[in-house]
Amino acid sequence: MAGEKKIVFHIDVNSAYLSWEAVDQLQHGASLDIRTIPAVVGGNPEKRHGIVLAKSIPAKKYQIKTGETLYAARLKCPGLAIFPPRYDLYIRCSEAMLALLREYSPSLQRYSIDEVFLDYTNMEDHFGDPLKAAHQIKDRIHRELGFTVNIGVSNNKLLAKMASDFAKPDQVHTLFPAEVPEKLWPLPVEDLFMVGRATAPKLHRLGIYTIGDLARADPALLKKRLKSHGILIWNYANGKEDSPVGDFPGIKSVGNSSTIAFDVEDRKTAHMFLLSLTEMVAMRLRNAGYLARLVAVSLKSKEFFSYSHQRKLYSATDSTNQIYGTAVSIFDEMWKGEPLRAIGVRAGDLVENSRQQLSLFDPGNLLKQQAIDAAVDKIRNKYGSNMIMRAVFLHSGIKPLTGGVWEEDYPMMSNIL
DNA sequence: TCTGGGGTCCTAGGACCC
DNA sequence: TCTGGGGTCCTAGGACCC
Repeated sequence: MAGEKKIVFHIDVNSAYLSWEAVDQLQHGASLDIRTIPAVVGGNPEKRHGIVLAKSIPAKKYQIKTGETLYAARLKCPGLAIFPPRYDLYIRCSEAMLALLREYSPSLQRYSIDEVFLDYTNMEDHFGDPLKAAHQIKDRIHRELGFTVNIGVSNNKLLAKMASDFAKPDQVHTLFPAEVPEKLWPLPVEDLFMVGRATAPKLHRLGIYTIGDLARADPALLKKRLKSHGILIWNYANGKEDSPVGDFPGIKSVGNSSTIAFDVEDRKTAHMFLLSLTEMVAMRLRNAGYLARLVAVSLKSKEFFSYSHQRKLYSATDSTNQIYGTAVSIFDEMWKGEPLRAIGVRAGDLVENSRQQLSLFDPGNLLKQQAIDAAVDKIRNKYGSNMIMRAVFLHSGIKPLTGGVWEEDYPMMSNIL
């Protein structure tokens, strides 16, 4: 199909977590719409999770930013309303939106819980020209689901995504290649996708302040200073991007990490958290049908110094015990004894379970481990995670599984992508 | 004063082999 | 005694996204 132009929509929920909280409150009889007052969704500071996850537009007027501490946010706006996150609600809202979008195209890509790419190419016969369809989608989401979205329309994913970030809320914007000089180039370079807080100052030192400056910069110079990332963002600044909608390559790793309400200062407690985290990692690995050939442990000290170590395995595994044993061994080698604020476990270098190679040395033990894990998974899936736990957690005050569906703070967040 | 969690990709250096 | 380059694998750390 040489020369054929794709049509891509990027649908982005406005202030997603906060909007979804507002809609749920209204549906349960609330008279106040928290989207109309300074309000945020944020974690619990007593558990050391106290950051802003989403903010209302009135909260934004107080310069409150996503990711900053609730403490700082309250200093800026003393009357700020704060709501805890409810990931189960967000999943339901996200699913409802996805179901509606599926009516408009078979080709969707869920980029995150609140962002979807939709390939509208060849759909004009069904729903009219792209702008008409985008408005219809936006209005239906508002009317039928109660929250608003921005929709960006263009010929590729990058431009559609940049377009959905224009004026908010509840708007459709186009950013076709011909509009790039007028609509994209005047923006500050840090507004460009993939230009973050490390890249922006490097570009500033080269005299590049707008996306237009970047588009006109010498790619050879960018490559020299920023390596392959320089070429990537130069292409983006020129509106060049050509990845297909959907078509994910599959998952590459499964991880679970947690900031702990207190500092961990002894090995035994650290090991319990490693086990708690590993239980969830391994179960998700098994549910997804993968085996891991790499285990990584990451630590964050009380002083916010982060470091990680990883180790290749001799054979791929999805066994809780095997991953846990490796994690403990890595931890004991790397931990310098300082108080720990956060601990993480990640399983990587994945292979599909069906292509598994049994270790030549101990196939019997592997099969036994798999039988145990499968039995535990079955009980947890059927009766709930608390029906079965390892004895070390009894009376420990530490949850037998951390993260995922069973953590009331972040249920299912990690399971959906 | 307080600072989350889930990911992916890239780079650089060292080990090891031919 | 003194002299290579590739190529691959592994590890640690950093940058970016939502």
